[in-house]
Amino acid sequence: MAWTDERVEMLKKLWADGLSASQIAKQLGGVTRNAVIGKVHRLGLSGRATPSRPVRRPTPTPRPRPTAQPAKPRVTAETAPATREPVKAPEPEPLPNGEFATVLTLKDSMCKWPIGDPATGDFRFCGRKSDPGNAYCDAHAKMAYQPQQKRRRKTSDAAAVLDSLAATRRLNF
DNA sequence: CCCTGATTCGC
DNA sequence: GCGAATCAGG
Repeated sequence: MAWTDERVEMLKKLWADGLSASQIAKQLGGVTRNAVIGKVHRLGLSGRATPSRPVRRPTPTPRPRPTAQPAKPRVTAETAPATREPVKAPEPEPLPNGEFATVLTLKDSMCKWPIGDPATGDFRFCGRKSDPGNAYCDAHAKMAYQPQQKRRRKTSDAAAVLDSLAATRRLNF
């Protein structure tokens, strides 16, 4: 899509109206917000009433191009290793409020601990809140990443299923 | 993770 | 001139 006079005019108007680049891009169609921003800069009408924050950037920040770049690993020592304290595994406690998450309702921030047998069709997930970056809720994360040293002599059927699945998971991953 | 604008630079 | 990739933030 080319920047016809009409489209440029529209861009100017929308930009003056305070619409964001992505909104303008959506309205114009055929262009991305990057294209809009690029055009805005080229037209010299950048920085209107700086929305939000001045967003200053003193450091030009060298941007390595994929072309002819060996792609060096940028690992900083700042990356916190995160404390890895071995914590005692609590009880499984798979039921949050009676409801389980299905594959359809499972969100990113939900515990993905499998519950039930996929073969029987009643396969669900724990679904409790999981911390960002964690696939499981606290309780299940501890079970998944730490072999349970002790197990009750008589485990319930539900616990047995969980244990079985946990063991399978450990073997496969 | 959604969003914002800013910048660089291969095309 | 164009805009994807990437950045620094909110």
